[in-house]
Amino acid sequence: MTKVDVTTNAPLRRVPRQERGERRFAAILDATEEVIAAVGYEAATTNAIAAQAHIPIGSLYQFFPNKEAIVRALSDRYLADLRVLFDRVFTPDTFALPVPRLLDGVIDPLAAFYVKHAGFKQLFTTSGAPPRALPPSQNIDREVVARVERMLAARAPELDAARRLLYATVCTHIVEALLPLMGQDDVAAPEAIVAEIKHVLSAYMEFVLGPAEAGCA
Amino acid sequence: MTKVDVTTNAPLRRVPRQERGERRFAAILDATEEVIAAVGYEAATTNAIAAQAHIPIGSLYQFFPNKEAIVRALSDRYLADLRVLFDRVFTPDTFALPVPRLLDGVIDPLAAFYVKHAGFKQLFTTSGAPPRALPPSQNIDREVVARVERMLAARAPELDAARRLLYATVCTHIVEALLPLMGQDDVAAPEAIVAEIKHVLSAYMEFVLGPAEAGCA
Amino acid sequence: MTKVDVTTNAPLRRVPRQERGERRFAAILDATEEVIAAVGYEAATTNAIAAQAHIPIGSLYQFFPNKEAIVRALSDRYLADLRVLFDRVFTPDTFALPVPRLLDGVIDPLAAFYVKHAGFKQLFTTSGAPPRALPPSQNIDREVVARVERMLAARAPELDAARRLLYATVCTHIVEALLPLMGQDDVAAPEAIVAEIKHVLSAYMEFVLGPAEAGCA
Amino acid sequence: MTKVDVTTNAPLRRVPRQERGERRFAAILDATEEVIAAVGYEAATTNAIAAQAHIPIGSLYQFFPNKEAIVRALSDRYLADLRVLFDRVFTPDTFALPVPRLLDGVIDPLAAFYVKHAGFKQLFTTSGAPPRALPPSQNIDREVVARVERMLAARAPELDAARRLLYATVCTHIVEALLPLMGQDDVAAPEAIVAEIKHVLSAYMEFVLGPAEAGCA
DNA sequence: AATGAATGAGAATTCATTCAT
DNA sequence: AATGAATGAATTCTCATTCAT
Repeated sequence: MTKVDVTTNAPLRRVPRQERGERRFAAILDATEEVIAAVGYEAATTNAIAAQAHIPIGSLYQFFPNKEAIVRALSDRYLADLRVLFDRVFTPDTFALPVPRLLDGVIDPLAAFYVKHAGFKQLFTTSGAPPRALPPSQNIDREVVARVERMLAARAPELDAARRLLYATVCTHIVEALLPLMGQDDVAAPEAIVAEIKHVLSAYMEFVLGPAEAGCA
Repeated sequence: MTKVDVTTNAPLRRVPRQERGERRFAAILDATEEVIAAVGYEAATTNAIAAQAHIPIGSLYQFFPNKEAIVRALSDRYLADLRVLFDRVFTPDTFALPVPRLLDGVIDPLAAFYVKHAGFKQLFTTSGAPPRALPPSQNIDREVVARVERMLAARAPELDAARRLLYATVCTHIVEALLPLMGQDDVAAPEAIVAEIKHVLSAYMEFVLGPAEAGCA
Repeated sequence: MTKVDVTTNAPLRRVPRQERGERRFAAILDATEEVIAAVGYEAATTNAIAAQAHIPIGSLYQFFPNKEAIVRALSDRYLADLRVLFDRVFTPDTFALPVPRLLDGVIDPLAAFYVKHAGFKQLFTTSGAPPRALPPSQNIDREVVARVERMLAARAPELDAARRLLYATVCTHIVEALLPLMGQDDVAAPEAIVAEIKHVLSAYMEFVLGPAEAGCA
Repeated sequence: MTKVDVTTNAPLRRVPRQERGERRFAAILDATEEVIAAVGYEAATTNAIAAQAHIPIGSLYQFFPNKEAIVRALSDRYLADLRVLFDRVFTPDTFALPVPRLLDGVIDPLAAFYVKHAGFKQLFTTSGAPPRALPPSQNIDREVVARVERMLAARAPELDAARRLLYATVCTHIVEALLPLMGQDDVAAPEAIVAEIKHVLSAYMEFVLGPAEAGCA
């Protein structure tokens, strides 16, 4: 809550080259994930993160200029992981699959990723999140949206860019909104949630691509 | 010899009866709405709320025992407004309408409400919100889900309770997730967003209720 | 905690003449007694006192300029009550009684008074009480000391004033210190405490007055 | 994957190991002693304590989680000091001494301790203290009572536990109540007070132990 | 005179960030 | 480079007292 220092705005202070630096860097992000998952972004203190990472607070600030940068870095790591995931899932081959198969290929690993990474849900959200506090999530959304756009471009070349963006954004937000239901077992079992996400997207894709192309027949 | 009261845990400290009190009470909620919309729940300070409402901080605490109570009261006001809205929209008559007409009747006023109330999006969200911080929003979701459940019960009596809950929850979360897109004009015009919400729900309803009942033909 | 107003330092703002005023005045002191007994002097808020007295806070401040004055008035009332008690107990006749009888006559009604008035113990104490906060108790002590001095003067005229003051003060503080034990039932039953107070004073009086005069034989 | 720690309720936040920390820790307790002696427990603000200790408020809270803990620590320090004092004074040898000698050995160092430690009187008191506010003092009383009990057990083995507790408590409260008189020089010189404490206890012991055992002859 | 809503200084406590060692 | 004690602005909430009605 102290005044923000304007001189240090680089996202990262030091790019870790040594092996120990690498390990510490990752440890900080792991710790951030856990702390954020446990108490939320605002309540996550840098001291708690450092403690969780078993490193001194001073060292933490040798890697990151401030709290926001830490979260941004975590966000970036999620992004990188997601890219790998998508690179495996969104190939020219999969683009040609019938929609239900495509959805299986995308949603299942995404749900697994979501479940595995406790802090992900806190960051993979645009909805009602504090607008000033953490802008980083945007990136993740954007990346996902971009991938979906590319998929749509492959399957429906006649779609203009504006509609592609709209459809892709809608799909992404739907997934974002429904994945958290997996945690609330008063609604349904996780598998049922995953199935329902596919149902929604499948139905929506049928509308977007037309019945034939959607391959439901 | 009456017992000395030490425990004052009521949600409200003073129920405003005079006209001025009434106005102040509303002013506090209006201010809360604006501040929360601007900086989010956690970063919204009680002093900022008081300043925004043009009242001294002490007066604020004459109405509310603590910050959480303020937000809960705002949440309750949203809830009351929403109930009025739903009572007008969800009648036995509208239940019988074809799905697209029903969606027009529900989504349009909801979108208008959403646009009008800046703080609504911060509270109408379960997604990735901080787990410890603010429970109050839950109510709003619950209320909406309950209404949708009732609608489903009317249209598809053969549906068991579990599926009804699941479907209603999914619909609610979809709307929650897509309404915020109205604010991001880099994606699409607000009307296009509203239209798309209806498309998604329409398609999903067709899946849920079956093509005939969905009335798309 | 607001700045102290220097213009209003009269102990009482209005001497109540009307009947209702009398009643309210007493009600405030009764309420003060209860609140102080329940939460202590510092934690006793003027609003709590007014509420307990069933009068508006504004009216309370029509009688008393500030919180301290209220407590002082309560202290004065105790003092007046004690004077009545002592006037009945300390007569030329009782002065002549053997010490044990004299002690019965004094300590028993004092203990009864102590038990009856919940707030008394908070005020009848010099020991470790907050020195700045409430000076009022002094008066009570002083009064008691003065009575005991007079008694000593009657029984041991040869005692010089300084020793009289010392002995009387010691006796008073002993009683002050032991009366609170009546409330702690982990030590002994109230009657046992009262008996022990008499034992201590009796033994001390024998030392002070000499065995013969103390009348233990 | 270690659990995130949220509960930190230890009495101390950081046990000072470095010499400087040690000094600061002591400085805080010294400051607390002075502030409490000046204004009492309730009116003693943490900021005043920090100022008195010439340290920033944040540093104070690095050692102690809250105000109560500070006072408890001070109380503990008194307790530790008192234990040393008693260990020196209450030995099998002293237990065998005639009462007046025993009292010299106990009361003199206790009075010196009392005079030296300004805040002691605020904490070494059960009397009429605020019931909710500060429990910590209890310990000190208890410790003293326990020591006196042990002494009584040694001198009068035939005494049952209940009476031992009663007598010891009475003695302790008498000393507690009379030591503060040393500060009020309108009553008597400090030495005279100390002498009078011994007189009272001596007389009481004669009653408790019987004339022979009390060793007054 | 009576009322009770209004006021704001002040209290306890936190935590992002720095910097002396 | 590494450490972790140090810092103090900022936050939430209280309550004695006033004063407009």
